[in-house]
Amino acid sequence: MQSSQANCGASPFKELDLHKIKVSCSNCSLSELCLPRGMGQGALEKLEDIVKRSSPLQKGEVLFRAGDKFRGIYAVRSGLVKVFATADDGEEQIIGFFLPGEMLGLDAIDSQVHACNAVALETSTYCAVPFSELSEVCKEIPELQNQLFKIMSRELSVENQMLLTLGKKNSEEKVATFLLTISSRYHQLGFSAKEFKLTMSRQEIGNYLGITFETVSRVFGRLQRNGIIKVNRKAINILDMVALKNLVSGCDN
Amino acid sequence: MQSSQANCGASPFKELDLHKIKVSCSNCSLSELCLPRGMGQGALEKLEDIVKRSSPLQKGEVLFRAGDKFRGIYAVRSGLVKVFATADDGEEQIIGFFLPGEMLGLDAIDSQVHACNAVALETSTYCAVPFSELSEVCKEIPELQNQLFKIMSRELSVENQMLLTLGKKNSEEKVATFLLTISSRYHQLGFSAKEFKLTMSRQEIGNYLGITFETVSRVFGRLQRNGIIKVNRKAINILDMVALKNLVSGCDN
DNA sequence: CGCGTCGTTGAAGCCGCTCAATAGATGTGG
DNA sequence: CCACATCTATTGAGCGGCTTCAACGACGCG
Repeated sequence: MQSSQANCGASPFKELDLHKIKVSCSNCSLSELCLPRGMGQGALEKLEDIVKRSSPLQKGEVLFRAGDKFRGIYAVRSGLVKVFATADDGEEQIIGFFLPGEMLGLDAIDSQVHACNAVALETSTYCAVPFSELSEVCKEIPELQNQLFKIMSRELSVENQMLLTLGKKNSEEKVATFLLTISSRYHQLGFSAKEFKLTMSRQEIGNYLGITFETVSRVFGRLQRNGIIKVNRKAINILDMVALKNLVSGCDN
Repeated sequence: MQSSQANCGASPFKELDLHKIKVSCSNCSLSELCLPRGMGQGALEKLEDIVKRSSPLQKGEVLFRAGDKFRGIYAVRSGLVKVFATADDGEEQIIGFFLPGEMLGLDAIDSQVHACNAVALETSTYCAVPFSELSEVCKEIPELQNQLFKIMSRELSVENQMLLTLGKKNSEEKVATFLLTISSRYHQLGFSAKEFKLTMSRQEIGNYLGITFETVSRVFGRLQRNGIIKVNRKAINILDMVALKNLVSGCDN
């Protein structure tokens, strides 16, 4: 666990952080994936007024903790963030890994308290959007309101898929599904769909998929022996995309 | 499977249904759980103008199917609705059971196509809210917009909990968690938290929890032998609520 | 270089699955 | 009202996939 060094002093909601330089959603390469999608220039400027950009987070630093008061939602700008719940016994269950352009913290809008923790898995930056202000701007800008509905809706779809994966698939199908999902999301960001680096550890992959890290390791080994992927520590190379997709029987997309 | 008889002719989005009698959210006993929560009288009337009430659905009849174009979201008024995804092999994965006051279909807002099926498990009624119109009304009524954000957020929280349950718990903990969740939701509706009827079959409970129906049956038997619950077919009686809660180690609420 | 972390691999055990038989509940038609 | 068919639930026996426990190897960092 990296919780010892992890301090939440970086939260741009609390101390007014230094980055008062105007956030520019307009120039952001992620604008078509993120909150600004589908908004006109005038609307964008109102959004930019309330969005706060974070200073870089180091590996292990937290965006928010379970129990923290909900202040707003977050968009990953760069890096990788994991979100996890902590059970009574202290064990964690990873809810998701968040790549650039993806939003987190949405589940706390209702309760106004974060039930999960968010931690950077590598050096990362993010934008923070105070929810009370966002809610106000949504009243003025219908496109923004609709985009937020869509983002939450998509997150629900993703979790539905994950319920299917956890409930119906065996370890091999789980790992294959995981690789395909990561591949597709990297691809959407303009990276290679076949070669990428898994920042998260085997432990974290297994935790996310509801299996042990030994099993993850064994499945990786088997897939490699079958010529479907090539694994070198964190580096993954998908050699036979078709075969990988065929492994995933229970996926309906 | 009940798919043979199940026909979707009842959809109040398609044929203008007979129920042109004004929907009265104001008088609805569920208004404090449902969409109207926190809205003033004037706002309520605008909402009532667009909500359509369904005629009763019989057991096995569908609200919507995977592949259907998304028209709007649904609120259960009475009865019980199950939502499930269908995998390639035809096997279903139940995503959730929806009680009165709970909303479904939210995951299709983004894609505009339903990825899941919704079927009544007993005689049920519901309200349908065309989304394009709802979205318009949200612009005028900020409380409604916020309530919709909250409802989607709560759904995300529920699914996060479910990910934890599926990923970390053994069969006994899963069943105990399931009973406690159902109990709590019935209680919130004004029913007994200790005695209730499980409308869904063992098969469906198992499917939802990622275990077989035989295992569900065995766990029920074990809990009964331990004096924690009393089971008589579909009727459940929680004899020792504290013991039941103690079984659920990994739940953080 | 030595230490700690992470990943791989092996061996044994267990939880939940599969297969199967039975009983109870429900529905139907004569 | 009963005989029969069907579906659901319960219970048992054996098996298998994943976990657990353990040892070892590979990096990376001081």
